[in-house]
Amino acid sequence: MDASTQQTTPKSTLTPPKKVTIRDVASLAGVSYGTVSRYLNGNEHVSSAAATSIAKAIQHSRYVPNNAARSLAQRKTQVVALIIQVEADATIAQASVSAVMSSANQTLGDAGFQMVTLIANTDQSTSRIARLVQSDFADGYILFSMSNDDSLTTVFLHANRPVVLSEYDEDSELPFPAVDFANEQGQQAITQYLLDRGHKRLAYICGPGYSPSAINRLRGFQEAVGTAFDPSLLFYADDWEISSGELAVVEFQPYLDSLDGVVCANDSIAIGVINQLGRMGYRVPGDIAVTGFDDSPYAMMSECKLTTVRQDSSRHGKTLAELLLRQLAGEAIGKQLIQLPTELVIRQSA
Amino acid sequence: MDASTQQTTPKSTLTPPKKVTIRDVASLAGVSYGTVSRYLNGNEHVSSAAATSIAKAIQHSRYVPNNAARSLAQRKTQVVALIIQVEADATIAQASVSAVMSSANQTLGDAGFQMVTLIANTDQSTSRIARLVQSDFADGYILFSMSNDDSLTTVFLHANRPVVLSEYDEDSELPFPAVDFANEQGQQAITQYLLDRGHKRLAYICGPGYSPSAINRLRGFQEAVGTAFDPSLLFYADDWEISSGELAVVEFQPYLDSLDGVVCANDSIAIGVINQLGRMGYRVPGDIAVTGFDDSPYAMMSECKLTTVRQDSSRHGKTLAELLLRQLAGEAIGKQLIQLPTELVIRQSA
DNA sequence: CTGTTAGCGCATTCAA
DNA sequence: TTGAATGCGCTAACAG
Repeated sequence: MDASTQQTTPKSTLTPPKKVTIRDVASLAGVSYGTVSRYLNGNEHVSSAAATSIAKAIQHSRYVPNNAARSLAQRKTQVVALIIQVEADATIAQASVSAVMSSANQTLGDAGFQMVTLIANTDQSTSRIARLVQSDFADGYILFSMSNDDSLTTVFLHANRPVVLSEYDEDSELPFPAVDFANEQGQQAITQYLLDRGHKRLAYICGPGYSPSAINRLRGFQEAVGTAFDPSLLFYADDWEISSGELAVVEFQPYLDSLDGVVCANDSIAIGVINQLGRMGYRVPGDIAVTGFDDSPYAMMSECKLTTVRQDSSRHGKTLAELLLRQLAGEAIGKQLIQLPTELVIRQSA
Repeated sequence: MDASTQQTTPKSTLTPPKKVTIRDVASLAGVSYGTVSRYLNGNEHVSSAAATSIAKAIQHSRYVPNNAARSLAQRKTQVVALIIQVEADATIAQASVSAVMSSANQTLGDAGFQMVTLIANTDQSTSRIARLVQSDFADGYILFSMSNDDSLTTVFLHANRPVVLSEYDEDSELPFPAVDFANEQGQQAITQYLLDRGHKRLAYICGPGYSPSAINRLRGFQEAVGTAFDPSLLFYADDWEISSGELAVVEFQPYLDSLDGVVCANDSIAIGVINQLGRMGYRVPGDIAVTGFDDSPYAMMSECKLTTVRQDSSRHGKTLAELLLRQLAGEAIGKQLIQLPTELVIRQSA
């Protein structure tokens, strides 16, 4: 439209043109840059005359405060990092992860914080993140499915910044609050459902041992079956994926004829179990009932819709964010658990 | 071990204890802080004597350079932002997204950059991110599935920072390079496959119109069917989700009996189509063949395994990262396309 | 209400 | 090789 559109001088990407600073705005507005700073930060001691001329100057000069400088001066970044620890890439793709990302982002954004998510999946990325944390990269941290013995967790002990955990581990020494689902009760409830329907001999496929959720769910299963618990019908998966379910069924092969139910630590594993069971000639739920956990999109997608335990991941993310915000606001919150409910969802697989 | 371990003064989370700075290290090491800075930045003009004493001092004091200060001084952040634009939360959960996140993170990390991912899904988050970009939040940006007419994209025009796009739009005016799959060829190939197998009357379900990939795939379909293209058998979905596939089939109801194939813009839509077709009494592929696109995990999960087009999302992420790194290294790269191959995967649905 | 001043923690000249 | 000085862009405390 106007001549200023000509700024399309594509030079080198390396030499950014002189950025407009707070002083430019000040001189343009005819005030000192201290006043501009006050205006920017909502300080009330700014005359409306100054305010309007500053506003005009800002608009005219396309001024935007520099992030690093602001962070340095006030020693806070207005950034919250969501750190997600993944073994397999597939983990990030879980619906629960994206729901948490999205809802936490929403809640934090409303409060004026920018959420950034970092992936910790290798030694290198982990140590890079550790260094970032120590260099005050963010004002607070949400640790998603972080194993407690991780080298990263110890960093937060010294970081002196608010932290919230997405999983609750009774045995953990970490002094941080957690928001977690009623994994134990959920797993117990669905197991009890199977027992009530007459299933007697149940196998359990546990999630990876480093996961508190996996442990808590196993606990729920054990409570439900009580003394009938048979260690030879317990399989520890290495991850939460479909292939682990398939593998588990192969392991259970000698016992398969005597089984009438397989309780799985999550939906993906359950899908794998159903698939493999099918290949080996067993029918679900006719021969063997199978249950999942999570009520992920997968639950509706298998040939046999999953009977599973639902958890509200959006609420998880929102609650995590809120808990962090409270700390960011100055509230001191130590190790404690906010427990979110789970709900039995009965479909076809059991 | 020593008395300094007593720093466990848990006070308030708001008053971080005096951080150890470069000066502390300097005085501890008995040199000036300029020397410490040089040491830190790998400057060769540091005597080995100074170096060792500085190293010791750093270790002893647990010193970690402050991020904001460093960024301010050298005017770069060593951060790359992956900005993903999502309509629905489910979009983040796509395997392709997580694969890109992970592989780009890996590649950038190896090069010394920290990748952070930002979610742009609301007006508010979008404008917050826009402000960040203008405030030099990151050194470079990967724009994932960003619509071209978005208010955000214009921000990058003025940002003067390297940008890469995850989708190629011929008509776009954006001067940024893109890495994209051979969407057009892929869709054409799978359509041709249907035609070769004797399917004559094909419907097409297009992805959302704001997506260049959706447009490119549609184009591939049209090329394959040529003059046989029937606009009444074209459905524009609002998103990439299962429900859109179901909806499309309902829309096609009057024509269903005359159809013998439905080509879908992605796997999720195809799943929805298969589901809905089943409910309405049609058999896949017996009555109507259905094809997907992406070869996502879903492709293997439906009752009828999907015949689809595979794309390597890890490679996508890696290539995006590499392209950005080249720019970060000073290379000037304008609007251009790096095209990644796609591959026909034949299973059961067609 | 506003201008001035002094840092925030670090990189980078310039001398020495 | 190293110390000292200056500045990155902004906030905040202090006068006025």
